[in-house]
Amino acid sequence: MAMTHTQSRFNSTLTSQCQNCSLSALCLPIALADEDINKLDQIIERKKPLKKGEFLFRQGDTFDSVYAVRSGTLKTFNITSFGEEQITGFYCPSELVGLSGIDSNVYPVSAKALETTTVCEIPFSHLEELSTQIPSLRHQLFKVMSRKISDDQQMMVLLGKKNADEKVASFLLNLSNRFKKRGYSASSFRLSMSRGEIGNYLGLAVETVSRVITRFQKSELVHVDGKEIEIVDFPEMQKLVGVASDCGKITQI
Amino acid sequence: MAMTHTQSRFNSTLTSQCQNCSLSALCLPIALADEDINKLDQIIERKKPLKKGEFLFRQGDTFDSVYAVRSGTLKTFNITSFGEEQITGFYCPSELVGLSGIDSNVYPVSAKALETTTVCEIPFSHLEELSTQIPSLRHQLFKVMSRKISDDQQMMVLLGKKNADEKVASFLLNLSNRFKKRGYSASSFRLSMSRGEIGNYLGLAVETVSRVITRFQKSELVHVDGKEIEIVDFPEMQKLVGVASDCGKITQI
DNA sequence: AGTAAAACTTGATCTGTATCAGAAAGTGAT
DNA sequence: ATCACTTTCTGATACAGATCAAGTTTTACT
Repeated sequence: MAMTHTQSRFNSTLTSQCQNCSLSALCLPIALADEDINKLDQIIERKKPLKKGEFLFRQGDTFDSVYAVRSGTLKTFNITSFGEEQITGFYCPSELVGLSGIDSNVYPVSAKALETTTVCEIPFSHLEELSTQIPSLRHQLFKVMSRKISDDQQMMVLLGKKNADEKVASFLLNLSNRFKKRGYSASSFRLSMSRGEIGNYLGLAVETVSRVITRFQKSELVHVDGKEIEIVDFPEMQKLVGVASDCGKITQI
Repeated sequence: MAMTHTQSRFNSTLTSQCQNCSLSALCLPIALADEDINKLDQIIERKKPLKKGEFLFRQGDTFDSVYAVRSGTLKTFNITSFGEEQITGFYCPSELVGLSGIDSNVYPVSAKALETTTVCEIPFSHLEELSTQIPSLRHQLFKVMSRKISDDQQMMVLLGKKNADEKVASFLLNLSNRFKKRGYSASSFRLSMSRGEIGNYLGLAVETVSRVITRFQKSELVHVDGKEIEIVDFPEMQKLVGVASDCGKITQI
């Protein structure tokens, strides 16, 4: 039956291992010895896929795990004092979500799937315990958190100092870099988030995002077809952003 | 001789210990057993004071230590692609500077003293090593980094969604909270940064900061005298910011 | 496939904040 | 104390991007 078939596909996902995971070179297992990867593997739970719009966790939920995205995309967001949503990040495969919950034992943001998304759940207490036994894992964790801090600071620069063109160009190049790092095309990809979500994230109105993208299209910087985007003129885009010093280092705008 | 005298004062500072430090309840030693505090104490170097304008480290320097501020204030900033400074944070006593350097082994920002400032240097490799032996220290470190991540995300909300009044009010209440936590007055304090630096940090022009503060003064929200500031009408200020949901949790805007 | 809702685009107008300009008040060095 | 320099304040003007208003396309559900 179809049901059973689907179920079995899920199971195969659920039983997959860090060793076989194509993301292991980017995710936590970096530089772990085989036996260490095994230990890590044992504490990780593969969860069944989230459908578009489903929550991974909600602002205020008790924190107990961080999650590595396996496929799909997530956004994290805050609900501000007057009920508006403020997106604080988008998460691609191999990226870790939920680190901001460690401090207060409560997630300070909500995480929601932008498309069908699978994640590996990593119970934090186990991860912490394991990091005692595996120094390189501990170091890796510190690095991931440190990276997040410097990325967020780059984002603060973007929000505080850049104009609409620069914001959108930075955003697109940043996505491009992240795709490239995962072995996908750096020039052609699909935006899993809406124009509205891009605007929300960048501190711009939807209309502005739309206009900027149209303008980029007209000046042959990019080709756009709905959510499909192709970056045509990298040099010019990089010039807009302020080139090397910025976009190279940012993993996540 | 004056020289000798000064020198000896420095020495007394340099030999002070975590146990006697009034900041230990806020800094890393939180919840450490006495013997553990001793271990931590041994890896920490008290440095001689930085004068106003001196650098603690520069963007691009090799990372090897994080620093706890003992007295005074620091700012961290980036130099953007076209040479302008973008301030990414202000650091008060007990706060940890330099965590963003762990990832790349290079500080991605510069840190400069806003006034005479003393810091404790904590060589990171030692700290990491020590965190293996002391689980509560390791946990504390994760918490500090996690807190920084969620604080930075609040800052992103501020930069992306708030208007000038809300930004300045958030900034002042945030400082107020940080002073309060350290046992100083929550209502009266001295701004160690210039209007220009506040504006830079908040994504506003100097003139706007000045105007907003003047307006706050006229509507009796605050009393200002140069760098001295007194928050008079907390409820109204909190209303501006969006009250509870925001300012309570933010340690560092 | 058909329809309702959501997302996107484009144009016209409005507005908050930047920018420009100059005066006033502080600050530091000689 | 004086001078040069920096910071702060205040006013006038300009403009990037928000908001408002439609129209069009895409998406999702039955």
